[in-house]
Amino acid sequence: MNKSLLLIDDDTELTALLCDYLSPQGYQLTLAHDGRQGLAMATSGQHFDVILLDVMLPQLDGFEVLKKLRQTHLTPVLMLTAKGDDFDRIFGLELGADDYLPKPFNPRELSARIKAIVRRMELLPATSQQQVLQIDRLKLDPSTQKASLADTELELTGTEFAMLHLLMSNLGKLVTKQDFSEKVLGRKLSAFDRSIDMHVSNLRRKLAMVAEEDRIRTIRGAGYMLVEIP
Amino acid sequence: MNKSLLLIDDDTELTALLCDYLSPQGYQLTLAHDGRQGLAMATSGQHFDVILLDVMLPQLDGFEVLKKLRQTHLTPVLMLTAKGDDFDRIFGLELGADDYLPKPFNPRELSARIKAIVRRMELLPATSQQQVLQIDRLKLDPSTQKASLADTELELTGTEFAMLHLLMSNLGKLVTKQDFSEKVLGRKLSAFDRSIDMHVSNLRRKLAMVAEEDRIRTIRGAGYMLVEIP
DNA sequence: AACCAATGTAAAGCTTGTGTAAAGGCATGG
DNA sequence: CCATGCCTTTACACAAGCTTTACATTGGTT
Repeated sequence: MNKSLLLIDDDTELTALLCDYLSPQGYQLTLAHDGRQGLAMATSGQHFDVILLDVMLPQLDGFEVLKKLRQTHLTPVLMLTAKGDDFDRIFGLELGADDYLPKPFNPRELSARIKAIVRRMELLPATSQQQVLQIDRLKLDPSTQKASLADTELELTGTEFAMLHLLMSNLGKLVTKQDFSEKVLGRKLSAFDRSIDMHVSNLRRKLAMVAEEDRIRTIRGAGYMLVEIP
Repeated sequence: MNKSLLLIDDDTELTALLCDYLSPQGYQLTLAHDGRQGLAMATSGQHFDVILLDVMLPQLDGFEVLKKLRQTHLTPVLMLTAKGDDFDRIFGLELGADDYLPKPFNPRELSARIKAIVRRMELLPATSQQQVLQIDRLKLDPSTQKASLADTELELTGTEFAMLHLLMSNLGKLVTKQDFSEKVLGRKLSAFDRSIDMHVSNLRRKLAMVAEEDRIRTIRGAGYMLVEIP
């Protein structure tokens, strides 16, 4: 486990309490005591699994932090709102918060909600994360848009790169043509559209120029799947 | 948009209110007024984007419904709990609820939470929204499009896979030929169509190559049924 | 027991999905 | 305005697998 949390709250009593409660459960907490500092931490490049964000904050309130954060990051946010304030909660959810918890809260409930968020995030494919992927000798780095096989760089077009990315982040899983169309080409798959097939064909050719085995398996009537060592 | 919701709640006043509120927003509501009925609807094969589930229910309480549902389905569930009952909320989340909302609630908040759940589900690849089915030594995983019996992988065609899927998700229940035709082949069953029989025959042959017993029982004049250990 | 209708299944026929080359389209940048 | 690179469409060959046909078998009914 060992998840990292960013707690943005100016109530030092509460933050201390949560440190005591969450640390023994294997969470690594980082603290920020005002909105500006919290936003800076959240966007610093350091990875957080969940951000706990108070609404009432000095410098920059929780909504502002959330709004700015969502312009660049998809990190899940659990908002801590004043009790019973419907408007705050609705507003937060509409801004893209993943959950909220009215204060004062039961720490066990906080823990359960963090777990629920983490569980959901783990179901997401790595595509929505920006990490370097490696499968045997096949490497792909989203930050530099470069992919290589057996230390030979592959000359991929943007679309081919995105398709390989999607395949790699779903290793051993079926990626449907619908998924390709929607996530890579950004449109609904229409009948008789052969684009996906063409991109896969090109991708296969480029991979074959470097190594023998075809790791892209066709699932007839459904889509494609990347497999380890055929 | 046009999302389908299943609302399981015995408070007819509330359900009427929610119908009035949610229908104009493009939601298609289906109602169930007790737990047993709700569970039956949820597992009937009809698709729901989100299930709204009250905790206090006649026949079968919300937790029981959730627990049973989660044995076969991953449909997102938003639980409606009595206000302030921490324990209920924590328990629900741990059973696999996606969210909860304490009663009484602001309909706008309900709407915001439904939207949040739908938004999250849409980030998931289509295939991972289904769950692995296992019956004794027979396993089926929609995300990898793989089925195995006694750890031996079965080489099924797409149609055979879909038929086995339908049989497994209706363990011990009759699956009519009409169901097969409509849900797997996507057409009305016409007289003298022997396709279903052929697919079942092929499926049986492939299963028999691995294990002896025939778990697919023929219900003469009606259809087929998968049974546990014959 | 005889009959009929439904089912099991092998084999043939046919539809549909896929692989890929080649041409067309559509931007971007000299 | 052409050159270039990339995405899409078109076309056709091929293979997978779905459906049909035909006949054997089973189960229920009279």
